[in-house]
Amino acid sequence: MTKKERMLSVARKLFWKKGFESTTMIDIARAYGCKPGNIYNFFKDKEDILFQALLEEMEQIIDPIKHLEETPNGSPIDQLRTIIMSHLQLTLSHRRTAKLLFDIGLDNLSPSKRKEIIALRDMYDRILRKVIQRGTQDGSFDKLDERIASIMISSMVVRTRMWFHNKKGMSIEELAEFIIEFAIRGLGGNLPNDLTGDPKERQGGRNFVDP
Amino acid sequence: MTKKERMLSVARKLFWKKGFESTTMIDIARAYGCKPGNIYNFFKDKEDILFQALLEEMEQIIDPIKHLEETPNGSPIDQLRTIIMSHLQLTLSHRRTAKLLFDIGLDNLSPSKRKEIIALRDMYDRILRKVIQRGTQDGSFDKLDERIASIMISSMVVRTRMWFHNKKGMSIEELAEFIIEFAIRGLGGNLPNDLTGDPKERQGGRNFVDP
DNA sequence: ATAGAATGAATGAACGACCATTCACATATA
DNA sequence: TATATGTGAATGGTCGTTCATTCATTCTAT
Repeated sequence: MTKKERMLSVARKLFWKKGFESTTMIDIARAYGCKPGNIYNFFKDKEDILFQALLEEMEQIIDPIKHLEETPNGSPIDQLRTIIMSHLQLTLSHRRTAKLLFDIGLDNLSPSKRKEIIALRDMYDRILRKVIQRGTQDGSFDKLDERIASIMISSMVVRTRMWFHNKKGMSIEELAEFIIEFAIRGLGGNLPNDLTGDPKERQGGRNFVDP
Repeated sequence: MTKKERMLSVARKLFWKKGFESTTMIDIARAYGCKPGNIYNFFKDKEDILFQALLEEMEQIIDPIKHLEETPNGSPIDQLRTIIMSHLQLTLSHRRTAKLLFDIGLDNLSPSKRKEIIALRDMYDRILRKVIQRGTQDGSFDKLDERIASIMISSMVVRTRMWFHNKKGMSIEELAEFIIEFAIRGLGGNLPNDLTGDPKERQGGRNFVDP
């Protein structure tokens, strides 16, 4: 890990915890272990740090699901599961951070850099939308507006960062399972377990937390 | 509308648009039409403005659903519809604002004031949770963790502020309808329209945007 | 192999800009 | 007159950034 990468790492944590504006170069320098001036040997300015942090993290989100855009494997439900699981893991993997990745600091970027980040976010949206589309086409889901539906699902995932602590209670995997089931049903799909039919069976049947 | 209320109103808009840190007293003064010093005739300091703005808006969210905690009317599904509808209307009613109400600026409050705001947010959560609970008890919804489910639903609503523009395309009412249906199905409930039964009927039946 | 040049990493001090807040004073209003 | 509302200037603090300089490491030419 290079010095620049270590700087980026501590800066990113501070951005998520305190926000971009509230994080000072002194904060970053102290967290890294140097004086503020030194940071400028590695980054052009403060905005540059934010940009590279956002870029890095967006790529981490997209990499594991990139293949789902053109060459998917598994059923649409499996694809949806992959997206939610991977995004959730990443969202909750950085401890003690509270701010929202998708939103933070985009205002603080110059228009051209903002475009670059938003393009990645759009790619995420596009992939998710496409997966839902496949599901509506093969009958896994009801026909509905994939644009809105995809936003609903990512909203649930993205926002976990605000409230989730897995110290006690739910694990990340259990939470992921909950969101996946909620999403599948929200999309009008049947869960893999109750393909057998009678809808009355489903009522009162499953219990996510207290089986 | 008193002068103080007008000040609060313009400050709130600026906070939502640019964030608390990035909004300067000069910004507020200019938007209101006075010099920065004058603001201190009405508010103790900048934090005080944020606090009162948050307080006001949280109360607006809670007021229309307060009665649902102890003395609900209508079915759990109707109660859920009321919460989503009212919260969504309020979330999207202030134009050209982008930041999230539930999240913004809480860090910038002193611990005691933060507690006061969070207490209101908890009240919202509690009401929503209770409504879901009633639904799981009377069979409208599947049995599931109401804590998590309520967070999922409010996540979808709160986050609309980030992306929704009703200039073209969907209206607020259509969006509300989508979220309500998505939520009801996510909770394992049947939509009022297809109580009649065969689940295969539902597949490919409804279409929210292109009926 | 070694002197010397180039480069990378870090420091401390200083700058200019901006910001929240205060205060003495002015104007308006009742 | 008394109170509410508004102004302009000043203050102290913080922040991002620059810069001259230092120290250590690496590269290069002899």
